[in-house]
Amino acid sequence: MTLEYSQDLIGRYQVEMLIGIWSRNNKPLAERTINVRVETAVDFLNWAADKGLRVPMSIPKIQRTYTSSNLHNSFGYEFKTVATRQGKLRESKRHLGFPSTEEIAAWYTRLSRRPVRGITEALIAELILETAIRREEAACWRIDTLPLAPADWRIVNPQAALEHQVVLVDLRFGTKGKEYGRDHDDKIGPTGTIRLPLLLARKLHLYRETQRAKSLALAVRRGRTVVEQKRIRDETVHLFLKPRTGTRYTGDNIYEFWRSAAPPKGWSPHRARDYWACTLLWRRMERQRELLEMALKTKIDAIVLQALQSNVLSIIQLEIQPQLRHASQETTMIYLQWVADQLGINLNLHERWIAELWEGAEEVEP
DNA sequence: GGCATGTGCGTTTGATCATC
DNA sequence: GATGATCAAACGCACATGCC
Repeated sequence: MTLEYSQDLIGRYQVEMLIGIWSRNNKPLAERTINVRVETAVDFLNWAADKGLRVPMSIPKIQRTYTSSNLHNSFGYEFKTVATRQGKLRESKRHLGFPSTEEIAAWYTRLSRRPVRGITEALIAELILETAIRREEAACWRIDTLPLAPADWRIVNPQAALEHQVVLVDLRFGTKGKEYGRDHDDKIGPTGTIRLPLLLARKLHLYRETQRAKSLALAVRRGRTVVEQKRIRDETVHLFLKPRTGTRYTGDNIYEFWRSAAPPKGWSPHRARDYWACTLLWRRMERQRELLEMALKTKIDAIVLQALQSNVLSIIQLEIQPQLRHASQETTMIYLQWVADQLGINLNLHERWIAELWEGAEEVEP
């Protein structure tokens, strides 16, 4: 028997994954997972055909039309047609939702009040919340990621009020992307520069000189000889050390303490990245929101929506993307979606508005 | 509680191609 | 050439489970 694409891979394997037969808990797998698995099966069968172990398998292609964002025309979108594998599932887009500020604050208080570990772990959480760095990047944060001498800190806006000043910090350990080697068990990834609030930089500096020094002393004491003790001291390059053992935090450790302080539903280190982006967007949008509310009271029109969309996109591109570093366009667009959800309106990405504009355009140009 | 392991996604890069 | 789309590949994150 020779496997065939439409009947076996799509008609059987894919259908069974959609029913839930292939999952651990009998629940249907996500479209994303199913597409990846079918493509892996296709790859394998193509490889077998190349080796002469089976006849070549034909993969039917179909044309699909979608609306892509295009900021260079007056509509902000355009229709495009692509050839795609027949049977490929449409992958559902993520919709963001967050716990309330009060729930997050209560979780943070629980975290910080825990004996012994509270100070260090609340600081790691604060770093993630304030800078939107990834879990792994926090774990790999070195003792000198923030230069040891405050005089060497690169402050972008020294004339601004203290609470608004930010320090530029380069990250290269544990960053996502191409790997350039290893260092103390950490991946050396692409270098990226982030903005760290000055007041938080001072907290990190204080931690470095007080609590970290205490934690490190615990680890050093385990060395039996002076030489061994010196080696432990020299090899400990990470900033955040566990207060009970003096060893570094790993990404898994961060996830573990984050979740062990009874977090609100779905609240995770990675979700904190989205939370950072959305709260910044919401603050920057304050004035635009007032204008929109006035517009909504009368009649919502395409020009107001287009201006709003343009503002959101510029905040995403100028402030959010650089801080999140190399986030793809598609990923950052979930923030545009989030704003639309919060305001209860349809922005560019929503079919209804596109359809309305389309109808409007047709009326003008019959 | 801490750690290891496995499953099920989610995110990013780089190659490639089409269009302006 | 710049831009922006797709896809595959690689790898990070979330979460469950089990062991000590």
